[in-house]
Amino acid sequence: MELRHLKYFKTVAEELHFGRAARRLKMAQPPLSLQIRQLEEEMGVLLFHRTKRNVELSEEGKVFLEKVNQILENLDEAIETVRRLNRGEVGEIAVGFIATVAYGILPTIIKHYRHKYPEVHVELKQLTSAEQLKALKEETIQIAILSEPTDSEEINFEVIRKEPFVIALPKEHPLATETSPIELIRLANEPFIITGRKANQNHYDMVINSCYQEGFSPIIKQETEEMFTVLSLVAAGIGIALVPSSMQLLLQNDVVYRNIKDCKFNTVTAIAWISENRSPVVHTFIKLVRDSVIPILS
Amino acid sequence: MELRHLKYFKTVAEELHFGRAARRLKMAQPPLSLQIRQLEEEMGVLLFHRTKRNVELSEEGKVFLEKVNQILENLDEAIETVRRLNRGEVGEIAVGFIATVAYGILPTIIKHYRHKYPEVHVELKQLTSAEQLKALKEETIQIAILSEPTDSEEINFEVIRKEPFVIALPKEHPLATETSPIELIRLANEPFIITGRKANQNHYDMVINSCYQEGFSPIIKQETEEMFTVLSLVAAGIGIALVPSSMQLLLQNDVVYRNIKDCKFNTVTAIAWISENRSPVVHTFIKLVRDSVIPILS
DNA sequence: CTAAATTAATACTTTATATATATTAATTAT
DNA sequence: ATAATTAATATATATAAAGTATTAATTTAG
Repeated sequence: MELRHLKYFKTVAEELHFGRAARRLKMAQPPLSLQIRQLEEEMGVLLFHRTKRNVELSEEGKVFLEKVNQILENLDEAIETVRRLNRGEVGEIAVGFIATVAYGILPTIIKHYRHKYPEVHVELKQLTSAEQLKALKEETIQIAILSEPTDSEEINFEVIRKEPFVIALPKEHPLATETSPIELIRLANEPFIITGRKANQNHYDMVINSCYQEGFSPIIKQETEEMFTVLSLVAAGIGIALVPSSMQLLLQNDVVYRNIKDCKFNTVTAIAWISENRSPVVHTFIKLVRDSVIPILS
Repeated sequence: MELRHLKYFKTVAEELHFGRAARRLKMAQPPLSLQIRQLEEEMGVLLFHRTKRNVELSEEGKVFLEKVNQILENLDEAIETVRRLNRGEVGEIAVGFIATVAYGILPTIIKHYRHKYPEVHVELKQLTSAEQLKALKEETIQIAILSEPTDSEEINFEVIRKEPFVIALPKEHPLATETSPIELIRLANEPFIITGRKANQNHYDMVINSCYQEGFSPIIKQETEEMFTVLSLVAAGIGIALVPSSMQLLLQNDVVYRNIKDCKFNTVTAIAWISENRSPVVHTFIKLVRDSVIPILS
């Protein structure tokens, strides 16, 4: 028995006429008659009562028709499901992200993705860059959005944004009134607030390095876990900070942001995934970030 | 796509090895590889990740495997159901019967049938013979158990029992003491109780005829609807009656039954069905009545 | 480190069978 | 009575499934 037999049976059962059924199936009548007979022989059951002039379904045929309809429907559904799975239209994806993207880039990405792939369940996990690399390998996340692209065989990186540092100053700070970019050296005696090296190694090292290159070592007044906390402390007048440009949108009432003259360091945001991951959901996600989100952001 | 493809896919997915799968399918490996590739091409989806040395299911393949298993199972079930339907092992049947068979032959038949075909739903309808013939034509019953076999093109009859009349007498009746068969003529002056011609035409006519052949016209004291009522009235001493032999088992405390000398008339019980009815349930029922019930009863 | 074994894929041949054509027997409608 | 329509039959053709032999790549064992 083959699907062909079932499809032929369905058509004949619907038409109750071998000639018409054959026409609908775009084949000749004799092979159709033969195939139906084969089906009946294999099942050991007469599915049609035929006279020389008339064809009707037997009781068995009626029951079989119902079941066959169900089966053919299920099969079509199964194929469609698999195809959608293959196109990355259904499924699940877990996305890790660092705290700093939670205010700007991440909501944009997720909004776009949800709109285009409403049937994929997205799970979001806020993690540090290091935790994300671990999570990728353990497959608890499939996509990482982080700030520490490192060379690796098993993990692919793609930079999705580069942004310069800006200086965050308390509203009342003397430098707050200046409008032109400020040389970094002028912060040599200022108290720095910064996220701890453990929480954001890349950022920490870049801040230290950029100061070092300008000829001074920054006075670290306070370390925090979250970038947002850094800004809160700046707002409270505890000190100043170097933060990624995209942070400018936050706490604008209490914090003044100033560009750095000849800023050589950029905060890099990258998307990462396991190289050998062939999941369509993952790749449509990456593609969406690449094709539509980056142009919008830059 | 054909069922073959699904079955091959299932086997390869289970074995994760083309060679073993081919062996299990009793075919060579190359055609199997080809068929799987065809399936993948038609679906537009890679179901397996193959290396030169290893085969594993893709995510899509895993999902498809589940669905395919379900579909193949459903198909097997459908075929089995149809076959059982064809063997008369499942389904429904409505059986009409006359009141007189309700005490002896009918319970026996139904008990046997239920035992052999527990999955057929049997509906029982007590009807007169005439009503049953009508019901057969209207297809509200498929089997009739009645007492009036008539010649008919569209309805088949098969006699399942012939039983002589016996005389039913009140316990105190003078004839009750006789042990040898009694001549019918001796009832010439007795008051007869009988089921009305409308309720049981065949029986009524036979009683009248048998008396007529012995040279007298019976005195009809009382007509009833049911044969059982006849016996009740006999028990009450209202009169005597001629009843089918199988009635002897009823009211034995109050009614005495005596054989008739040279009894020429028999109550005939027959099973009837629409000639063109090809339903297996109906024919297995008839076969069961013919093959097993009749020997037990006679 | 080489040789044997095992894997899936490829090229080609054989076989099976699905389909098509032509025709027939039976039935119905005009 | 005749034409039209039905499903079935006989036969031929075309498709494609399965088989055979071989290969390339990889792993395992000596």
